[in-house]
Amino acid sequence: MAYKRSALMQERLADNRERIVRAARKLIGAGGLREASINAVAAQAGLSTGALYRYFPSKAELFVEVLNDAVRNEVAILDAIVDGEGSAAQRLRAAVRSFAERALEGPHLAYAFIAEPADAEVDAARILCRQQFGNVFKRVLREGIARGEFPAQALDVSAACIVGAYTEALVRPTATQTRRGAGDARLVAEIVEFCARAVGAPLDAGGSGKHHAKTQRTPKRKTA
Amino acid sequence: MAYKRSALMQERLADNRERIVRAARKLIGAGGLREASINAVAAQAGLSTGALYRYFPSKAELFVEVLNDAVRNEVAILDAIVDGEGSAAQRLRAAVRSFAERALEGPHLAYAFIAEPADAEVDAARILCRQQFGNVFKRVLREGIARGEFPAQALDVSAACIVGAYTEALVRPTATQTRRGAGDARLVAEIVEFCARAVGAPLDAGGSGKHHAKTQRTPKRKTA
Amino acid sequence: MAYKRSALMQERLADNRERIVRAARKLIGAGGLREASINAVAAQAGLSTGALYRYFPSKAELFVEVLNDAVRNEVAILDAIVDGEGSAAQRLRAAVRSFAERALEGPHLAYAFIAEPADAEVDAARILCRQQFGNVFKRVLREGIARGEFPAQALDVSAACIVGAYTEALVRPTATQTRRGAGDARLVAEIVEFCARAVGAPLDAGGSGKHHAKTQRTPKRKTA
Amino acid sequence: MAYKRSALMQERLADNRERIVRAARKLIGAGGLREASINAVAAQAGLSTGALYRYFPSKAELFVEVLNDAVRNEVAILDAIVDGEGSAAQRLRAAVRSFAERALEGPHLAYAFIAEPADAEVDAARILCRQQFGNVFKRVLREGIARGEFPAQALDVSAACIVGAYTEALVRPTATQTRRGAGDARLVAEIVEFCARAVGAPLDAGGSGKHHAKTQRTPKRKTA
DNA sequence: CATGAATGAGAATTCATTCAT
DNA sequence: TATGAATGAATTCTCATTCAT
Repeated sequence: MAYKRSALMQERLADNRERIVRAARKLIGAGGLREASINAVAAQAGLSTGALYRYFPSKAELFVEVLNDAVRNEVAILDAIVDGEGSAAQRLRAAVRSFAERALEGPHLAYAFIAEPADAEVDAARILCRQQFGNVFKRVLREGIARGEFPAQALDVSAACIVGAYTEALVRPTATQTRRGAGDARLVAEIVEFCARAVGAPLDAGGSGKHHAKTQRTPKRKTA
Repeated sequence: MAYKRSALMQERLADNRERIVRAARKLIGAGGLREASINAVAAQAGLSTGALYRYFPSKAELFVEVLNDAVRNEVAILDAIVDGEGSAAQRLRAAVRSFAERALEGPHLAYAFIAEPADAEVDAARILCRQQFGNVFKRVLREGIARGEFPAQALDVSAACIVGAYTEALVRPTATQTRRGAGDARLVAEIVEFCARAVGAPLDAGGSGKHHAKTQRTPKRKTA
Repeated sequence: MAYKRSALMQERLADNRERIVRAARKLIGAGGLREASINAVAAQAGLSTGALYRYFPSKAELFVEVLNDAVRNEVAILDAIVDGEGSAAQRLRAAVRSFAERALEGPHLAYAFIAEPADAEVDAARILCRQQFGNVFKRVLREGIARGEFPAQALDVSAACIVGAYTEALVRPTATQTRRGAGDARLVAEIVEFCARAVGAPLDAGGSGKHHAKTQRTPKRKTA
Repeated sequence: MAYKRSALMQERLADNRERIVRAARKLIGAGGLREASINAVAAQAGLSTGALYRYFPSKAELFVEVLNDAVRNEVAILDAIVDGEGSAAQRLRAAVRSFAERALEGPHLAYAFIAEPADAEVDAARILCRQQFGNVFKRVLREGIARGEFPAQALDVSAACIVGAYTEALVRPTATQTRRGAGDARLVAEIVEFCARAVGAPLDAGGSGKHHAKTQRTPKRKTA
């Protein structure tokens, strides 16, 4: 209290936490959880290993935060889409499209969080995160069924299948090739239609949710 | 020192290789990749660690073989179904059902091969294996589209989506609960229908491919 | 930059030093040396870690001071007893009793200073401190021998043995149980008699030094 | 089974365990528990750190073994003395003498095991060990009291005090000086008499248990 | 050829001490 | 001068791989 903590320092501190998370995200994105040792993360963040432990009590908790962070972001975007206007089918399509497009931008990260467990603790968090994704889809499915847009179906199974479907479709090419390109648009469109058909949505009359997609699509992550 | 390599010895060698793979599969099935250390695998196989390295140059290569083995097995079963009789839709349903049912029986093995951390080499193999699964579905999709049973769609995307869909739907509950039970039948049925709808298959008139499922379903793995 | 070093500041400095020592003592008493990290001590003292290093050049030196402090306190009490009135035997008994009683009240502190791991520097201080205790007993022994109350014996050996005897007798139960209780009075009495016999004191006729014990016993430490 | 394990190899294995224990004992003896890091012990034993874990599951368990080893040795010797012939007083004197003499030979080791805890697990073992020493003295005390040689007294307290007394008397000089010398005989004799008086033993008529001491005294540790 | 003991490079985590602000 | 964030060496333990026997 005697000495004022300079604004610069305050910033540095908040910064460091963010830097660590970002460093972890970057490393995980680049090489999977395997490459993200505490030492590597600290180095990438420009800190010592000890410093890292000032911000996170354990590697597992850091990873859980990275995961939750990424998911919170995604879920917020999906929520906005799903709670928006239009038919359930339109919103479902827009949600799938939106998620798929962003996943294509951060390939390895998506992969790591979907298919590359580490610790029991992190694993548990991952399960929860996927359920969060699932919940978004459950909402729009429930509504669509109530409105008569979709046939009756098990919400949880369909929701999980949707998450799995685009996950797999995106992860596979992603894992091999690194360059993003022309095929992406088609890929996304096909995934969207797959999911739409899967839930029994009527054929898309006029552009697969472009209306919503236009406003919501692909916000950049605040931090790279 | 000059051992004749008798037929018996040749057999012994082939035997050992098989024992190692089996041992690895058993350990992975029981406790995931984490439980399958080289020492544990060797012990389970009744061999020394050194001997194991006579058959496999590295842990990664052993795991790749275990993976390929399991997949070859699955793919053979799926092939038989897909190349069998009935409409494309029936065969697609039967294939999904068959795979899902078997995955539910050996949860940890499925989980390990889908979602557990491993080194890059094993990961790469994983991708290839999933492509193999995808290829099976591509065949039946192509046929169905040609026959006019399914609408036009990107084969590779749909195939990947199918693999991803049931993978996710199966892995998630598997990761949490260990006991198989009453819900399984419903789960499988829902996954099957999700996939059927997704590819635009006509509604199942009369029992979701029971015909084929009856003859093909759930062959036990030859070895435990 | 040019601060007058006011009397108030001087006091503040002395104060801080004392606060640090007290904080360390409290933490050690509560949880042993292991709980008394530099950060914890600083926090407990309401100072920054950096500030702590203004008063003590190292952890070891701080602990040595804590140790010396505690011992100085004890030795003062023992001195008063030993230099008091009554036969040498009475005073010896009273001293042993007094020490034992206080040790039972602050078990962890006693234990820490007797038996916890520390670096070489602290260890060395420990030895010196025990010698200080020993010196008190040497004085009363010397006097008792001169008066013919005790038989001839090696002063230093007997003194050390006394310190060791009650140390051991006290530390052992302390390490296992935490609650102080009914057995304590008996324990103390037995230790007193053991030491009395050991130095060849005549049988206690009438109450094992209660006279002195009454006036001297168990002054509270000034600070908690 | 196919390949016979050479006698030489067998020996090496048994040897290694012993070498590790010896290495730990040596390091502890030389510099206390502080100096006995896993790496240091392994190096001293001429092994890698990994090898050490083939023989001991943890550092704590290694230390407990070193401790138990040393104590088992001591207790066996004390048992033989205490269960030998002669008056209880003679045997008590002989036991104290025997222990004290051996402790003077391995100063730091004794110190480490008496006054230098490390781990909760090791600590617990130490308490038990001291109780084992105590038990030996309890036996001879009980017998002496029954025979009317010693006055009534609390066995456990007296036993603990004896252990503490010679411990302290031996440890202190030991911690400071390293050279053993002329004073040792006197030191031991004084400790013996202190303990004898302490339990109320009659004056030693003729040489402080030389009879027994002559036959039992100071067997060398089998391994250095 | 088989054995399995030994290797040794990491991995996560802790904490006394320092030093920019 | 006080602060407390940052340092980084040290610790215990793991396990894929090797190699003397």
